[in-house]
Amino acid sequence: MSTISPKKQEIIDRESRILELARQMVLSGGYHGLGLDSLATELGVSRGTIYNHFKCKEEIILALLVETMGKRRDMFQRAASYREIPRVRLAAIGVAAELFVRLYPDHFRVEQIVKSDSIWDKTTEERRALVKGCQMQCVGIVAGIVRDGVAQGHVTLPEGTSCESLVFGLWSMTEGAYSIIATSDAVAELGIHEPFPAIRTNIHRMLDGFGWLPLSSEMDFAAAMEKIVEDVFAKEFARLKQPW
Amino acid sequence: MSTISPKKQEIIDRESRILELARQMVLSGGYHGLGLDSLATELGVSRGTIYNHFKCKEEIILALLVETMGKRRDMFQRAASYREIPRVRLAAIGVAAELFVRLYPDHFRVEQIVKSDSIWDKTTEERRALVKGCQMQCVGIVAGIVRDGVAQGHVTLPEGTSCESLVFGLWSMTEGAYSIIATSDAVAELGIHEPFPAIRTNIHRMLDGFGWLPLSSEMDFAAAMEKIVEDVFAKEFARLKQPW
Amino acid sequence: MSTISPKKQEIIDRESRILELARQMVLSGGYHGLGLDSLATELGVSRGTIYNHFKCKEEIILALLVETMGKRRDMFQRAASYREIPRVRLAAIGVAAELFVRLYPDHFRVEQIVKSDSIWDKTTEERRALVKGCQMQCVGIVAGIVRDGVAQGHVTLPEGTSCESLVFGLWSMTEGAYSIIATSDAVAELGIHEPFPAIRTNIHRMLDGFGWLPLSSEMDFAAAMEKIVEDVFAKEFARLKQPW
Amino acid sequence: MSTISPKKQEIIDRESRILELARQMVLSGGYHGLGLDSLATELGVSRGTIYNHFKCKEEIILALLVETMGKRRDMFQRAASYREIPRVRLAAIGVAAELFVRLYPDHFRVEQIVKSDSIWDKTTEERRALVKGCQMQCVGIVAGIVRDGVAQGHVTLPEGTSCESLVFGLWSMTEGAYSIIATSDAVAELGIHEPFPAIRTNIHRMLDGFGWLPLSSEMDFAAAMEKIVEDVFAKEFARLKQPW
DNA sequence: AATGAATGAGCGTTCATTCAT
DNA sequence: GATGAATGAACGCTCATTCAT
Repeated sequence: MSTISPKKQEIIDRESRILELARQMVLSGGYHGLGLDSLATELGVSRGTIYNHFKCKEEIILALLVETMGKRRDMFQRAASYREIPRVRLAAIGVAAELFVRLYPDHFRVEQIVKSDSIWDKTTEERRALVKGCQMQCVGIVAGIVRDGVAQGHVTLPEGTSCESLVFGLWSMTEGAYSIIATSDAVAELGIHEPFPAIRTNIHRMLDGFGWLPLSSEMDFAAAMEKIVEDVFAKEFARLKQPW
Repeated sequence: MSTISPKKQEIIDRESRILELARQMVLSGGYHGLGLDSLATELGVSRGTIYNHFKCKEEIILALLVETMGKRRDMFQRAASYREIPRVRLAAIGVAAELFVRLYPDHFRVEQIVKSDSIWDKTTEERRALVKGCQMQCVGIVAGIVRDGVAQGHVTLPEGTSCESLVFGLWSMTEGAYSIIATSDAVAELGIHEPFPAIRTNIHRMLDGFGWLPLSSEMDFAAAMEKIVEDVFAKEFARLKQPW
Repeated sequence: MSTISPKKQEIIDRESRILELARQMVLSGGYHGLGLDSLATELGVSRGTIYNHFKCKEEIILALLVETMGKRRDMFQRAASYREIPRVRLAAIGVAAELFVRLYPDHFRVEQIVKSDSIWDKTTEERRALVKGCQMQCVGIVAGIVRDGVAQGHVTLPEGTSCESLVFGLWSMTEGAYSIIATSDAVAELGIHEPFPAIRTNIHRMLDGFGWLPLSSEMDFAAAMEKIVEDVFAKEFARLKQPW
Repeated sequence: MSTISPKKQEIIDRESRILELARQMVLSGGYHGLGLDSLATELGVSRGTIYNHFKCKEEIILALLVETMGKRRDMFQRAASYREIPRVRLAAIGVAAELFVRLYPDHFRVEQIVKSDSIWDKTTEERRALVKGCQMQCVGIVAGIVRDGVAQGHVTLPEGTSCESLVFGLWSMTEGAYSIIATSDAVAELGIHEPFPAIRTNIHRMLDGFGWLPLSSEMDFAAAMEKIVEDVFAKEFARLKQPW
């Protein structure tokens, strides 16, 4: 019988604590903000101990990224497995994406910070592949749904427009929107006090623009999305503080 | 007669050269990548000379940002002053935004890097205001066109959707799309080899989704945009290497 | 059983070594002469190691001052506790002061250098208070003895002359004399080859001038001071190379 | 006929202005406080111009010292030429010394700062000789008076005590006292609000202690000194703000 | 496995001095 | 003689990483 000794457990737990704290530090001070010294101090361990878990600073940062992207991929997968017509399943992905940034804003911010900084040179090809793989899974999931939509005749893409092109549009919109929200308070200054409903609307209008059935005018997507929340992300939703 | 001595000229030129080189350094190594020491060395001047131009590292970075944002604002203003119906003027803004990222990809990348890093703490409130002001001008220009569209009855926004909400959508889409392109090669791996036309399509479909007249199906926006390029951005277009 | 490991001991010792060396550097080159870089090099450690002991250059300099002033205060206290008539106790203080500058000439010099340079701006108020406190303790000790002398009727101060005024005189004389000796070789050039006996004489004459009993003519203070040396500062005296 | 052209005059004046300003800078920030850059800026000239007057920073500092010491020597000479009995002439020197520190506190402070810092290494032997010469003249003047006192039988020095020894005592007392006043506010904290009369008293008491005639008890030195002020330093006294 | 002292390359910045104009 | 841009050594300090204990 293999029980985990308390000692072993502590070590495992510490890894999470390291990442948790590291994320806060990156969040508040960027790449600079992550200091191995203060990280160790605040964790109550010695600098050397950190190096038993990660062989260098960049590894920690990479780990943050992997954690974040895995989390999102999991949510995407759950959303994609929702048994409904393609457009609703796409809405489910939208719900997943939104819940992700709203429940884990730190993850999202840190992801952006890390991506913009160039740690990549110092990392191994395989690591990069792992991260990219995660990203591609997310993209692939969405692409699958779009292809379903096309296959089922719910949408007909114009000449020269691929499924991936539409996926790119969805990705752009969410990435851009959440990024703008996270980076500046420009949205509030624009007078948009509830940006998330606005984002949903914009996405749906784009799909409408492609003629994807049923159109927004034909179906109550707001209601549909609330149902998705209930069916798939009840637990996550419960943790959401602000109004949907 | 006041001619500028060669010496003076060299000094003036150097300021550009500093920024130019600094941008490359930030580009390839983030905030870290900009080292005053190597900057000076590669410029062929001494460290002290740099300080005759900028009083600290942050000033240089800020100057990069100001340069970038001013450049874009200028292009937006030129686009906005295009005498056409709102939807075409919106397309003109799209052309401006696209030309900007394509002609000055380094500017765009550095802008993103700088914004995500937290140099802001070390800068004065007024500097931040200046940068934000630039951003708000861009947003304001677009909002003006949207309002024109509404005023002229070319688009009717649904209950609960403001002009700004739509602006936010356009901004999200472009920001996100260019960001994805710049940050990773995911787009190519998605099989999208001409991302820019794809972006244009996605944007137009969104506007179509809002019912903004004339719809894509009713007008050849591709042709309209090429005309915009000719009329407003001929010079810029000439410098564009890749196909439109 | 808790022994101190050799490693730990080395660290503790190093702190003294740092101060020792730092003092020599300040001595020979003033505030400038103390370079963290050369300090580390000459110590045979790295720059970083210095910073494990002192968090900045000023801290080192302050430590020098505290060390010096504490040393003197201790000697003053031992002198003041000598059980004798006030004038002899005053002589004991004189012995302490003289022994201090003669045994630790570097301490004295560095004290002067540091005080004259304006590091004070960069130090905290509390630090300054600590240093001043040390000084005030020394002054207070002397003032106590003077008050004893007055109380016991050994000296009657003229109208308008306070005990403190006399303390000020004693302090001035020693401070000035040692300072002149330390700063230049003017004393030797004046033909004074044994300045210390001269100082003692001058001080005693001043006390005689105030009519403090017993007068120099009535008592052999030279002999009394030798006794003080024996009784209170035997150990220190043994280390004195030059003749008393 | 050789008039001084306005241009030449400006250059001569500037030298004073440089020293004047340099003194203030040293005063408020020690050796560090003197920055050639800000010196030039505040003077309204270029850095290079400073170098037409002084070949390096140390030269400026040395010039400050020479200026100061010359000023004092002049006052000492005037005091020494006072036609009176030795003890009164000695008092005249005291007046000179006191007026000097009180009228030119900046000179005195800077003198101390400069002396404690080690610029000396970087200066030529001849410069040092010049400064030392000035000092020796001052000492010599006082020694002459003491010798007069001995010669005229007003004071009989004990066996083993030279005239110079007494000069050393006078010098110590004044140097120390003014130094303490200038360096800290310890004097005020001691409760001595009029330190200068206290210093005069202490000096006279020392001379009394040596039995120098007439004793303080036999002559009103306060009155004598006021007469000296009138006769020799009337002009200087007029500029003294605080009470004598 | 944990420690934390030691390292040392690297940082941004200052400033006395030089010298072409 | 005056300028001020250019210089570059030197500064105090940080911090990711190593390694003996």
